[in-house]
Amino acid sequence: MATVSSLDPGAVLGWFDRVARDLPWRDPDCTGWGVLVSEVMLQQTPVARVEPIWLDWMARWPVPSALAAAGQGEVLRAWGKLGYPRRALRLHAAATAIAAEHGDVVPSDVDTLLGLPGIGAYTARAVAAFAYGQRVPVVDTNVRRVVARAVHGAADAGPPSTTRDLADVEVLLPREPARAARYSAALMELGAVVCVARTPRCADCPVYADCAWQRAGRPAYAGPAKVVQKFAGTDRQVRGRLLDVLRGAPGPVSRAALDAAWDEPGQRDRCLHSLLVDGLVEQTDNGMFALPGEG
DNA sequence: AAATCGTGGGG
DNA sequence: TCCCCAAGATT
Repeated sequence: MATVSSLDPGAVLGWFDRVARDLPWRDPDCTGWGVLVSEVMLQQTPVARVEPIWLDWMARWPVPSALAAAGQGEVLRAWGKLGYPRRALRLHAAATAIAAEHGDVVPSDVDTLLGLPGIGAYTARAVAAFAYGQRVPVVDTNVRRVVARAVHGAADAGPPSTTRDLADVEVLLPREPARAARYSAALMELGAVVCVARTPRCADCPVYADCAWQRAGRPAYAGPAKVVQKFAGTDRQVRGRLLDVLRGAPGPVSRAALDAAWDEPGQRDRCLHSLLVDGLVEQTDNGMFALPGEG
């Protein structure tokens, strides 16, 4: 009758019931807004760094309209050093749209969510599933890796393809929506704490016996080489330095203060310009520089 | 569609 | 030390 895949829901969910981390956004009483904020913060940022900031945000801005009423600079300061600060501005813009166009309630429909700034294929489905219990595939880097190993017998996932990735997981989902949503959370947890990228803890895996990668003798990764993201010396580092100066100051700072953040003038100027273009920095009337809205 | 965009912890 | 990597989105 029921097809038993190498990622059997019974085994995965049973494991999840026992060991799931007690994260605040997993509280059954957590609102759709709380889930959305957590998902955006968790884009490329580890749980341990997100948790304290998320708690702060929920206490300060418990509904979308509350965040929408805050200034951009205030929001960027509260974002702190989570990284990729454009996410903070997009979340602020999403909150504004939700307050104005959706009655201050986070939409539950995937396509509507996809129309909000900063919400893509993963985040839209994560909100639909985790906040509203919908039966939609939720595919992040963890799920891609777990499926690559357990189902396809590969050491790691190849290049992402939204269409293929969603289809891969769709066929695994239990029929009942709430169970499907919890299954997605469990797959993510499995990838996050057991089936990790570098050194998987296979001895702790609930589907070890069924894992296609194990059965194939743990072949090495055969896909195309992954792009290594440099950081030291890149514009990303310089932009971070510049923004850090502005976050560390109570108000507008002089050009000289920003110049001290990086010694190569050409790169420094290029990065400052890009920050202005991105709306992460503004120039005041008297030639100072400030976080947006704080000049 | 490949490149870009922060930051910090751990192997 | 250095390098990998972490609940992606956007252009």
